[in-house]
Amino acid sequence: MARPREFDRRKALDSAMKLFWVRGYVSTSLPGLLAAMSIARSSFYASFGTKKLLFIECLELFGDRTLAIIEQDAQSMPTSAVPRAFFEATVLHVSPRRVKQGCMMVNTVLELADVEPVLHQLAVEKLSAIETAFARIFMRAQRAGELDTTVNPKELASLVMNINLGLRVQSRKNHTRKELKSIIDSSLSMLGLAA
Amino acid sequence: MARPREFDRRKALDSAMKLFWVRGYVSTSLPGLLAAMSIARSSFYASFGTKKLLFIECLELFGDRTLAIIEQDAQSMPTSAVPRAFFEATVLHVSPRRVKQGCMMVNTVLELADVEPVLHQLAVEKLSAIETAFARIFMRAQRAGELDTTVNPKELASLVMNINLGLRVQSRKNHTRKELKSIIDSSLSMLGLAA
DNA sequence: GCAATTATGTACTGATCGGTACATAATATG
DNA sequence: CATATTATGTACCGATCAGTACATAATTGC
Repeated sequence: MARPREFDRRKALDSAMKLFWVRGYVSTSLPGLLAAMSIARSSFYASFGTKKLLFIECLELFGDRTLAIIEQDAQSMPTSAVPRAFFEATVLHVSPRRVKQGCMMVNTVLELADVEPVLHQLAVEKLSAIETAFARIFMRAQRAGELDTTVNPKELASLVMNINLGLRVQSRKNHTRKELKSIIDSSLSMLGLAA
Repeated sequence: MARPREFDRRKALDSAMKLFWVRGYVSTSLPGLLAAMSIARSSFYASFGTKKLLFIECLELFGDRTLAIIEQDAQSMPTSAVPRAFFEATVLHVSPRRVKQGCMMVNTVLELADVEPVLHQLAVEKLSAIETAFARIFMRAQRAGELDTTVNPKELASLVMNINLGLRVQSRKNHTRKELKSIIDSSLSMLGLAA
C-alpha cells in the first residue's frame, strides 16, 4: 500500500537502548539518538512517538532481557547456583566497557527518582520483577528439597538483590574484575550460596 | 572598603547541595539553584564560579559530612557497632523524605559516569575515602584485639561498602523503613557484625 | 561627602533542547 | 499509469539552557 520503512525497528530500538544505558535519560539528546539509531527525525517521531515513550520501550527491553537470564539459568542448573550465574552473566563474564555501564534499571532509579516519576516507577517495577523471580525460584527449590527450608525465600531474594544493587554501583566505578569477583565470592558464601 | 555580601555563603552552599542531592547534576537548572539559594545570578557567578564548580563544592561537603559520621562513631563505640550505627545514621534514623534522596555520591557515580568524568571521578574518590575509613577502623580494632584477626580488614570494608551501596539504591525506591532494617540486620549478622 | 570598591539586579547572548510542519520520495493498489 | 498511502529530509518552532555585560546600589576609607 505504501512506501516501506527503510530501517529495522528492532535494531534501531536496540541502538537507542545502548545509548540510554550509557548516558542516562536526561543527558541523551535527540540528535544523539538519531545518530545512534541511524534514522531521521521524522522517522523517529513516526515510529517511536517521543523520547519518553522510546525510553519506556528501552527499559522494558532491558528489564525483560535481564529477567530472561534468571529464568533460563533456573532451568539449567541447581537453584543455589543461579545467583552466582546471574552475577557472572551481568558483571563478570562481560567486557569492561559493558561492566562500566552498570544496570540500566539501577541507573534509571537513581537518575530519575525526583525528575521523571513515571520512568522511575517503571524501573522500580522492573527491578521488583527480578527480585520476585529470585524469590519464586527459591520457593520452588525449597519444595523440591534443594534448599534449606529454614530460610525465608523472600528475605533471601532481598539479600541477593541488595548484593546485586551494590555490585551494579561498584561496576560504574573503576573496579577491576578481580575486586568484583572477590565481593561476589564473599557475599555468596555468606549467604550459603557458594555453590 | 566595599559593599558587604547580603547572603550567608555557607547557607547558600548548603541549600544548593540539598537541591543537587535531590535532582542530580544535569536536571538541576541554574534558575532552580538561584531560587533555592535565594541569591541573584550575578552573585552566584561572583561567589561560586560555575555550576560545575559549585557542584564540586557540594560533593566535597556531602562527602566530608558522611565521613565525619564514621570517624565520630569510631571514637564513641566498639568497632563492631560502627557499621550498624552508620546505616542507622544514613538510612534508618532519617526522615522518609531524606531516605529517598539516597546518597549524593552514589547518585552522582551513576548519573555522571559517562557524562561528566571529572565529577564522576570526584564522587568515586569520596566513596573510596569512606571505604578506606572503614578498613582503617577494622585494622585498628584488630590490633586492639576487638576484632577477629582472621578476617581481612580491607575485604570486610569492601563488603560493608557493597551493602551500603545496595541500601542506597534501595532507599531511592519506595522501600519502607522496616524492609531496609531487615536487610541491614540480615547483612550485618552474616558479616558477624550483629553487635 | 567624595572616591574607590564590591555586591546585586536586569537584560541579553548564542547554543541547544524536544517537538512539529510540510514538501518530497517511494511504494502498493486500482 | 494514476492515485492513495506511508516514509523520509529539511526547515522551523518556542522554550530553556549556562554564562556574560553592564548599569545600579551599598558600603568603607579618606
